[in-house]
Amino acid sequence: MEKCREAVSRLERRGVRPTANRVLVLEAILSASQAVSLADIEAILGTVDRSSVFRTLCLFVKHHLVHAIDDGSGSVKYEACDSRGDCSVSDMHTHFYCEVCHRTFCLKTIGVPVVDLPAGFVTHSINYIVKGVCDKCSAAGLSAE
Amino acid sequence: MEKCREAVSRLERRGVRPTANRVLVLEAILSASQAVSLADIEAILGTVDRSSVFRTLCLFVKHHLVHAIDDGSGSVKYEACDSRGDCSVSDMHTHFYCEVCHRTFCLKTIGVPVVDLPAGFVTHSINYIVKGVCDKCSAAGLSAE
DNA sequence: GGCTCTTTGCAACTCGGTTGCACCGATCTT
DNA sequence: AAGATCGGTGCAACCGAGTTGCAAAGAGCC
Repeated sequence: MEKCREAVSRLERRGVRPTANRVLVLEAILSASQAVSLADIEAILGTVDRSSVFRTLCLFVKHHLVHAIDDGSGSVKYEACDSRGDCSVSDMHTHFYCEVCHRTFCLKTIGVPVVDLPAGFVTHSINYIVKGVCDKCSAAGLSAE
Repeated sequence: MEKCREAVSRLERRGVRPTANRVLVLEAILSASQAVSLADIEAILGTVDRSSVFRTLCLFVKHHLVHAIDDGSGSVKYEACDSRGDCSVSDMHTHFYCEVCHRTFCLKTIGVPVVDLPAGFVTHSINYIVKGVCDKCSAAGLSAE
């Protein structure tokens, strides 16, 4: 399988042993069209226990294989990092959370804006989430709640 | 009491009946130096039940007395809106979450940056949280775990 | 005073996330 | 190859923030 090879190579590149579960989880994230939650992955895979997925995701985040985005939906979403790069701020992009269909969109062409902070503040990461109504829902004339 | 009058007048201005609990909750938010969580308010007031505080906060958000900010700490924080204005995007400012001391800072002088979205996307609100190490913690030489 | 509607406190519950523990399978040692 | 070791996995229990149903207490109205 194509994706399998890709997943395995990413894992090895980051020094993470490519166990069956890890390959499955990473494949699921890579082939998802949007950022996925822990519960999403659990549902996609079916066979893998939630705690295993959870620990796998923690490991991935620590090793910069994926980054976590908190879109305020109540569940944290995960998304593959660029295969190169270190998940730095410049690697991140804007996310849009639709309050109608409750989906999170990755606007990959739009980087997160950076502001100047007061002296002494050190930036590690930036969470930039725009909330509102997505194109499809607004075209359908839907509005929040 | 000074603050009591201020709280009552804000409530009335928004058409919310100023019950004892509501005045207490709003006072607590107004006099806090940072954004406060549901649990914070519960602890400050002591006597008021969590569910009452929760419902009060929901009401406040709905009536644009306070806005909610999700700083990714696991608990939503609340902050008084400008007494005028409608809690629009331009009313919002940048927040900084310190990963060491776990405090959320309101950088009131720094507005949230706004990006252009693809056609059809409608913005309601923006969550802009910078995470890292605050001035005091970085001065003390501390770093996140 | 009696009635109605709102507000409140209690308790129970949901849900996402997290942890302790025991089992299993792969790896290492001899 | 047999036994010791270690990382990975699944199960079940737990945690904490948020949320809800319900009945009692209170405020406003006739």
